[in-house]
Amino acid sequence: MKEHTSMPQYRRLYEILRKHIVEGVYKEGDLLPSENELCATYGLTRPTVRHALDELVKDGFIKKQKGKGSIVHPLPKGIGILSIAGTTSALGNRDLKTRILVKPEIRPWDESFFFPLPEHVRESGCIYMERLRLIDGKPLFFDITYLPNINLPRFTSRSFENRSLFDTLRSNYQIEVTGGEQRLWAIEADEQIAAFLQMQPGEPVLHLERKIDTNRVGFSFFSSLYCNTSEQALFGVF
Amino acid sequence: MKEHTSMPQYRRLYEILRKHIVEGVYKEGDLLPSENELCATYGLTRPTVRHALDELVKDGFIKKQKGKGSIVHPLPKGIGILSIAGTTSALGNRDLKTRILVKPEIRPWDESFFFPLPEHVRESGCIYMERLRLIDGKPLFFDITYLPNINLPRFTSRSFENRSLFDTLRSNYQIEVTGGEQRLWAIEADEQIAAFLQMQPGEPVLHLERKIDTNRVGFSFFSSLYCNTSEQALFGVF
DNA sequence: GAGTGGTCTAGACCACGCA
DNA sequence: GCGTGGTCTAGACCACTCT
Repeated sequence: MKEHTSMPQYRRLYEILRKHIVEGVYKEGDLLPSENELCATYGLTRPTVRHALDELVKDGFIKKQKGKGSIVHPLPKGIGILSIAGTTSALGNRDLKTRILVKPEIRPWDESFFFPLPEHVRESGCIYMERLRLIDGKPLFFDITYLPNINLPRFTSRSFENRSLFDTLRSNYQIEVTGGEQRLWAIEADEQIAAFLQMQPGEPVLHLERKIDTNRVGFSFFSSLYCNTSEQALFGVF
Repeated sequence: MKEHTSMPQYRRLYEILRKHIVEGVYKEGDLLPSENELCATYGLTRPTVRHALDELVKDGFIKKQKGKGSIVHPLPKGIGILSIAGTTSALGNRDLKTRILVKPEIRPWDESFFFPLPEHVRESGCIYMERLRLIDGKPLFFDITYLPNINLPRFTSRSFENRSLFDTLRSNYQIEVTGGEQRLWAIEADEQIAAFLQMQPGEPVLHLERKIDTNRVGFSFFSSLYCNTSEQALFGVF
């Protein structure tokens, strides 16, 4: 996967450092090079370097300590789904598999969709897909994605088995995720969810509804997610 | 409550704007003054103003749009507990009450505490308290707080009925919350939790364990929280 | 005292929205 | 074309940690 040359410099540095952390070049508890060293190494000024480090803090990879340095965080033991980075990148090196239950298809939006929709989005219909995510062979969460059917040529014929949705959007459509909001509930699994997640109906599952904003104005997409937290916790930083 | 004059300027501006939003000076969908206007009004430069706005984005009060401006977010309908701002400030103007179930008391740390503790923290013992939070008279979540018993004179004799923990730490001990991490599960309510939250045992509740870091190095505190999400969702931005 | 991150200034150029 | 936020430079001073 090729990076865009138009990627901002702070983002480029973020990706480099993140990769080094995930691959173990810097280990838990290590200090990253100081901000001034990073400036010199990559030919950037301090605000730019600091911007990159702030993103790493936000996504939970490091913490900073005045007078000391930037300290590498332990890789989370749970699923880092609460931050912006997307599901795939939040897992470190673990074995995440995706099974497509419903391939992307165009259908009308649900009448009572869980987020309010602008009229032009509602009219153009919805790209719908269902995916099951497995870690180490065990089903962990079930994800329904809803995208506005606007300017996404050939989207329904793409494969998502081995590719994250966020990457596909970035590489093929220059759509970057910039933020979003989410709501969480603890609910009882119904028959269908229980079957997907290999649980008993009535057992508690975590339900997440998210609206995900992008750099394309007016283009947000949505995800409804059911997670079996009996073995893996969800994880987040703040 | 008096603000410290030592508060950074970006933080001062953040508090001013946040207050205006929560009090309705700027309403949902309104544009904040542009960054350049804010610079002029408050005598700051753009990076400082941008820092303040970035914090508002992080805490879900505004979103920014290139070429347009900073747009005020709807005040969340759920409980904004997933961000750093602390429970109290995340609720807007709603009627949040706190009932102290166990007043702060010093006891040893649990042998199998949910986060690893440095030895000197473990030795000095733990300040323990239990609180029940009610919204509009209904119990919403039950919160156990664990603080290291280090340099917190007279802490156990303070009252927390009408005062947030974060404010107390800041005003009386100059301790600022800088970040933290959290884990989430959906679990079945046990007898005690169900009684506190006025639910049936076995109903799903959301369980949150958090480690909260501060500007005092080595000083983190902890919270274990059970939330009834049957009527109110938890809410967060990313 | 030397080095670190935290805050802040004073500019610059760009891409995007809106009219 | 103008104003907006997004990115970036090149400095400065401070508080803190470590030795």
